[in-house]
Amino acid sequence: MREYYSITELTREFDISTRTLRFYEDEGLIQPVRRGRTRLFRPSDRHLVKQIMRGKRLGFSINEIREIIQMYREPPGEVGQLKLMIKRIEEKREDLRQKRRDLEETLAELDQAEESCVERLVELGVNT
Amino acid sequence: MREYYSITELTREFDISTRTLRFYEDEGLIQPVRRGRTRLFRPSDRHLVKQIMRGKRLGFSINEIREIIQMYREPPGEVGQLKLMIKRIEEKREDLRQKRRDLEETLAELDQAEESCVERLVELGVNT
DNA sequence: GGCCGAATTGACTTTTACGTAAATGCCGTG
DNA sequence: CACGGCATTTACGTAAAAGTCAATTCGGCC
Repeated sequence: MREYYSITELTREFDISTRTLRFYEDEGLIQPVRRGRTRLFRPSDRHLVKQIMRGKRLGFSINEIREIIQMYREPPGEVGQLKLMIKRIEEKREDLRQKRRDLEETLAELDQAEESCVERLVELGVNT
Repeated sequence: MREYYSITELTREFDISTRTLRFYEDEGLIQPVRRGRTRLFRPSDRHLVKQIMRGKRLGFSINEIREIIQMYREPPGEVGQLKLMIKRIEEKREDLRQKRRDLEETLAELDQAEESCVERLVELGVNT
């Protein structure tokens, strides 16, 4: 495991701009350490970026991603907080399950659409 | 199957504003018929709205949703167009499969997070 | 015919998630 | 040490997706 990644290494790996990484830092999603003014990204920062990109692909907003990331952190020490967190996690999971239903339905409809296209090609006598 | 839905019926059903429905009409996603100036939404319009909301929950942009909706329509008559459409459909499916992987990974991490919370509760001697 | 609530239109505003440009800093190399 | 190249900061810009507001206008009912 490498100790540090430069900002451009991460921009290349995740195909995002330096502006985006700085933006995520401003938003408090990542906190790379500094050598002088230069940002040094640790493996944990890199993993966070991976989680952010996943959240983005799933259509979560920055705020939602922030919430999710907080759920991955060390659980709090106080009972009330813990119970609240468990509730939040359950809500997010329900959200994701809804997305999964949406996803399966959309996939099914796309399957249908493709089938129609293929049929139409067969009608037109195209050798598939 | 009802013949027509009013704009407010749909806003209630899908929990969106009239402004949003008009916006989707401006964007060409739906084309409700008119009686005078009043919009009448057919079941097919309603189904389109359902598909739009699904796309939104999955994080697709209006343009992407527009593309997906076009895939559900009658397949084109020309071979080149048909092959292009099949290619597009396959691309969207790949996109959705990526989303599914993201989704499963996120769900798994949330499961882990919840487990940590529960363990912590047990440590604190809370009767679950 | 008059009235009221629902619907429409158009213009303006807001939020999110960065993009872009300008000015400047730091650092290894020839 | 001058230079190229990557980094940083600050500030303003912008596209997408609606929200909000004001002015108007139907359409149904008494």
